[in-house]
Amino acid sequence: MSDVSSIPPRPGLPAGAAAERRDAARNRERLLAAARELIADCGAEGLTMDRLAEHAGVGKGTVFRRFGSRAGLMLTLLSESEADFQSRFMFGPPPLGPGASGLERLIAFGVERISYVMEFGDLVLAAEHASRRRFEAPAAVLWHRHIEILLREEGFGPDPWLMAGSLAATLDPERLLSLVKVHGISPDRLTASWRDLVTRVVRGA
Amino acid sequence: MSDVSSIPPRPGLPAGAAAERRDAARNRERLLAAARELIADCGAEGLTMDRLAEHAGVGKGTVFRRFGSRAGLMLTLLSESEADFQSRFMFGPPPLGPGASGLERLIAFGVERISYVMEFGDLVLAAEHASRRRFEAPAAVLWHRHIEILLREEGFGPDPWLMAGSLAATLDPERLLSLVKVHGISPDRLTASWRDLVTRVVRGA
DNA sequence: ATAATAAGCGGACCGCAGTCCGTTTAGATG
DNA sequence: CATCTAAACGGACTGCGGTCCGCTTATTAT
Repeated sequence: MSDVSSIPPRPGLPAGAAAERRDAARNRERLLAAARELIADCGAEGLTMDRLAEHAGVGKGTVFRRFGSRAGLMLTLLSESEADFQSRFMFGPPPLGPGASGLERLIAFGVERISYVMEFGDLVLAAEHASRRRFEAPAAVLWHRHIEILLREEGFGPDPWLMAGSLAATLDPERLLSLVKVHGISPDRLTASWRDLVTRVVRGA
Repeated sequence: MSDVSSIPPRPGLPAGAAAERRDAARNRERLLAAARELIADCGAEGLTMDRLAEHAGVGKGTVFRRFGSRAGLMLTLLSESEADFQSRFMFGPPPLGPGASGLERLIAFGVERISYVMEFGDLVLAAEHASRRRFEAPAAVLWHRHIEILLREEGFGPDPWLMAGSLAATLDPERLLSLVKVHGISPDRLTASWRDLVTRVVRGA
């Protein structure tokens, strides 16, 4: 299992970088616990950085020093389940993991992603928001590459990289949540449409 | 030509609603002129509601009374070209307008949309942002329906409405701009990929 | 012309994310 | 133990989008 999605204490530094100070580690745990509490109470939208700082009993500056931004905090909160998802589609059992055909894995990927968004919806949304170029987020880049590889495995023709991006765009959390919450579309119908889409795209080259 | 995309002075009221007061109309023109100036000088991101109010010589409350929100203002600034685009794909000459096959019109739609985003990129982005459910915007609903109709015309099978949404998601301005500006993808390559996608989707049902 | 009234107006105000900088403290060194 | 330094800290501060509410004014009816 790689470290692709880990959010290190001080991102960007090489692996052997100086360890985090005790008080800093303690404050991070405090903040994460407080954040989970607040989200349980008020939902993800109800979590503001000021309230979090107050609730955790630290200064506001500390919150931003730890997580960089609100999106960074949300990303950290998601990192565990995110890493789990990633390891499942990269190393887990078929049809999601290796062992099945490219098409089967593509279908399974969409299905898993949809149910992931259904489960962590508002958190995912909050993690994407603000950070502007959400397409450069490490996780997004990884999915993109994953889809591209599966397309190539199926012998997909002209421009697998762009097509992978188009397919990924189809799974945009904001769209999926709007379909389910505003239009009352069932997740099953979403997965059926995804299956149809990737089948058509892959079929014939 | 319908009124589908018009942004009336006081949206939501029936057609015969009371006319706008003279001073209000004058202020709207002032604000729009000032907004265009500011955007020309500082770009769309550089336009803040406070600066706009000051530059136009009105109170901040007036700005929000006129346009509701920053996104509403951007939408108003776009409404002319937006209406033009809409009338072209609904009533204009083929292959964009009626007269060509569904597939040809789908391809032409994507091509036009891509070049529209290339031209008005940051404005479009600012118009979408904030308003949260960008998928319910009248223009977005119209495109969605348009694509759905073209799919049906091609005899598209199981779930034309959802598939139309997926195809539309592929043309998301934020994605397109990120591809061009961050990754240096040429618009031509984008349109080629769109053509490939819709062709595969339509082909065979 | 005058009065009545609803629309329009301005800018103080709010809550938010994010920054800045003077102060405190963990932990390494001698 | 005393000292030193870089990391961590806190909270005042900024700029933003958006709201509120008491005052002003265009318009219409008399």
